[in-house]
Amino acid sequence: MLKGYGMLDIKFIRENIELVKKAVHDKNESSDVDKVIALDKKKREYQFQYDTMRAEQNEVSKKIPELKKTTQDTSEILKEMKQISTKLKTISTELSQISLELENELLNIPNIPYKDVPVGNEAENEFVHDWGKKEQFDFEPADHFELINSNELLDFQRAAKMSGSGFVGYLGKGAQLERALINFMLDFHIKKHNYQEVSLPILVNRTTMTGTGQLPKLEEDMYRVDADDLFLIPTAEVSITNLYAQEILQYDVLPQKFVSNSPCFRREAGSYGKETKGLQRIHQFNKVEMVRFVRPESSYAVLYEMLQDAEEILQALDLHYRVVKLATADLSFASAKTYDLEVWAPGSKKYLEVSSVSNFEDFQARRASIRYRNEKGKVEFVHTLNGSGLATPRTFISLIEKYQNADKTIKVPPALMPYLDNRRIL
RNA sequence: GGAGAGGUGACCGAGUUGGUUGAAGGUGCGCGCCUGCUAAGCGUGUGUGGGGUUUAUAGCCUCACCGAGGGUUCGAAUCCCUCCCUCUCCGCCA
Repeated sequence: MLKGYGMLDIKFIRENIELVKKAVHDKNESSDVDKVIALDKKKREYQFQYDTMRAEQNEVSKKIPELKKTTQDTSEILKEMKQISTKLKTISTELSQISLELENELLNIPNIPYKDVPVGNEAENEFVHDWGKKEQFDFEPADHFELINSNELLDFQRAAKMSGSGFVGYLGKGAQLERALINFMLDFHIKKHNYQEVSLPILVNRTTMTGTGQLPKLEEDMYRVDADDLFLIPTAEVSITNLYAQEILQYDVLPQKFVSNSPCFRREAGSYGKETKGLQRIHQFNKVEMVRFVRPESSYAVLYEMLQDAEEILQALDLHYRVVKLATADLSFASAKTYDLEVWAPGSKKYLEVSSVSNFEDFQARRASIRYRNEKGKVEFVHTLNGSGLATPRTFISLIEKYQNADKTIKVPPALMPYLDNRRIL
């Protein structure tokens, strides 16, 4: 039989059809809730039939060895059993088919937005707060394209030569600055917030991708290695969250907090024309990611805590930013509530999204079957959360634009000096 | 990639001439008893998921699960096939 774990709890869907439909609508998804309900009903009917018949079969089968011992003729009864067996096989086949169908439909039902998430599209995103302010220059600040060129920090052309457009190479001081940034962020989370650093596979299987909710919806956005049916992760969230997949954790194992730097791969299918030039939207980039496994009752407090963990990085770099609470249609498929961090890029004169901090509640835990024993010893799903802390490329943009001098040289932010030989100028 | 060994419950470990074994035994853990503490001892309990019944996440009935998926059979942890994983040796590459 199929495992049949899934997504949203089927019982919950059964009992909250309208709520689930509203979530689908608000999130602008196209999942078929009615079909799920119908399949669920059908499945239970078949299940009942199967169970009943199987019980009969089990019972008779138990008696057969004894009948044989008492030298009775069993051919008649075996003939009957053969019929049951055949019928059972038919039902079983249909049952697994229905189960599979149900599972597939279920996988397409998104998580339900938390109650305080504004309904609507991007326009309804809610300003939460900001920090610092837009800096004033006594010269006209250059944008990052100019700074990158004059300092020879990156090379898009040569990267394209080996991988096509949308890839970037960091050169010399650019590479050093990126590495400094990554190391700084990792150390910060590890030392200041007690995250445990991990370094995990960036090539993962289909089950893993499904566990965190990237599949089946986003297959088009993923790079796949056909020969082995493995996928390049779009974020370290995938590997880290799946660390505990298919496990039941003891009560005191929770909470757990992990941080990891990893390359992230995104095909960005269908987003041509949307800021596709430069560093803003590329197929491969580095990101420091935080993931937490917590008991359900604490997940919203932890969500806010993680948001602050991410904010503190920007504060330490003295970069002005604002926090936005995402509206339903802007939420990811798996998220119940998400805060975005947008950093100010003074040369480009716009805010850039550098972090997303989300609570998935038990959505991913259900898919990946990550459970724990609560205080009473009962098995429950954990809650998972993650947040970027932070994505490198856009942080890089903001950084060089903010720390530029009139002569286009770049100051090293004080926080990064220890990582750059204590230089003042990059 | 080739050869061999193996994948059983929280853990260790039986079971591989198919049948009442969801699974002996042990450890651990829970509860109770006993002993002035500790140690030991005695009793008892201890998987997950689905379905049905139910006011009920109580109880009861039932089904599934012994790496995964198929097959043979009245009946499979036990037989057959495919795949995955672990270990050892060889080869290959670092």
